[in-house]
Amino acid sequence: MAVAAAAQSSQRERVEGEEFSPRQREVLDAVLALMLEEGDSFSMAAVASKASCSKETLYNWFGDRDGLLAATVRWQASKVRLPSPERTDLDRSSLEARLADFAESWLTVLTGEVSIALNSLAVAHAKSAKSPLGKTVLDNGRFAIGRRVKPVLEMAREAGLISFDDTEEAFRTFFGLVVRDVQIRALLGDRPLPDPQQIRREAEAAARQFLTLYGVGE
Amino acid sequence: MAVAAAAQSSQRERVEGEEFSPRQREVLDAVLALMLEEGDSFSMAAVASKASCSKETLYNWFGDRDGLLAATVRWQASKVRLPSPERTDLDRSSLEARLADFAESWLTVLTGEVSIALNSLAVAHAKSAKSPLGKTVLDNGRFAIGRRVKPVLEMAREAGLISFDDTEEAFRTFFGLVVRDVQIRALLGDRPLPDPQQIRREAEAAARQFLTLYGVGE
DNA sequence: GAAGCGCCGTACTGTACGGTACGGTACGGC
DNA sequence: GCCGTACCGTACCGTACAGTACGGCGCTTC
Repeated sequence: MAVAAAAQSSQRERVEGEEFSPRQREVLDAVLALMLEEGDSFSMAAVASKASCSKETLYNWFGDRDGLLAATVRWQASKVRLPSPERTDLDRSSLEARLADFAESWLTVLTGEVSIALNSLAVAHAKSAKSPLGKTVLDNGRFAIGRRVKPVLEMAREAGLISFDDTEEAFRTFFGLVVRDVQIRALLGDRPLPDPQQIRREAEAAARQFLTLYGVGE
Repeated sequence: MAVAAAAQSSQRERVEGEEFSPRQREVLDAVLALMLEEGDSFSMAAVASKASCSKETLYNWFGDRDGLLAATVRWQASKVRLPSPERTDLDRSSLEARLADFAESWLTVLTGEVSIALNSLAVAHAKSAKSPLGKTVLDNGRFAIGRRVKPVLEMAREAGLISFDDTEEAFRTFFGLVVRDVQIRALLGDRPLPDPQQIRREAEAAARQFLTLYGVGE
């Protein structure tokens, strides 16, 4: 509602279809930076100071603190672009490579500081439920990757490479094989995080295991 | 330190080896109840009121709010007793049953409101790091179940039922097959949670899949 | 039965922070 | 040149809450 009002009032500087004006994005990036430093405990005053804007502007644009947080989550989500799976011919090894790439990029996102900070924040606010932060994070995380992977799984099934009844269930198993205990450990502060080589190895292992479970014939 | 002081001062009413006196446990249970209702946002005054004790006592016993939270986590951890795996002869089907039981009890714990509340709290406090809440939760969650399952895996390997090089890696895969997206969705507020039948089905599937990946011969 | 102690209840303090108000400036439209 | 608008900076308000202080009370000990 406050954001909607802003959508009218500063439309001159907004490209059609973009949710936030350039200045607003600067502010949201400042919020992101503060979140990385302090988690959930930064104040509105700190945001205003870091972004060189007034608190009044923050409240005009985003309504209240929850609105600012929600906008920040959406802004970050809009920045993450998962590779879109182009439709190609699949054989067993290209399928495995494709799945490993998904797994690798997903693990890389998961273990990024921004993702960890955002997920922590959303978890912390899931209880108060006043704002659907958790839902937004889920939509742009777990469910977004699902929307990418499932078509590949179904293509592979049509190509006779793998077999399953329920795409959702197959994807959830893939998810489990990929993520394992990485995300919960990261969220609970366990360090160090896996490095890129480790991630690559785990991603390839996950793809291989998934094909062992669901692959058809040899 | 404050807790250590309490350990002297009220040792008369404490059974040897117990960390908390009965009265302290009542207080900690009150904290747990408040956490289920309000997440992290309850006040010390609310705790004192709910537990019918004075704030001064809370501070004497637990030092500060973080100390109270840490004590609560430890208290809850001490209540959870995972079934200890007695050493028995294993064949393929009894191994699968054993793994399914582990998976079932673990999923049941994970999806419990207490576990969700505690994990949320620990995630929220992982950043501030002033108290090792995340570490405690990890030790009594992810790592505790690992300590239970790994001996079973190694027994099964000795019995020639399964094969793997690295027990830790094998367990992490088992963990992934069991938990999949359940925990992260629960923490982010996704509802409904899986019901017991659903959990049982998923647990059995996870055990079966694990044996497909690691089982030897037929 | 007096002294000491642990605890309850409550009043109090300091402060941090969410949210508001307002004066001042830059700028675009007329 | 004047007006309206959007924004900055800052001062301000109310409140909630962590942490402290203190009086009173029951219980244990000698």
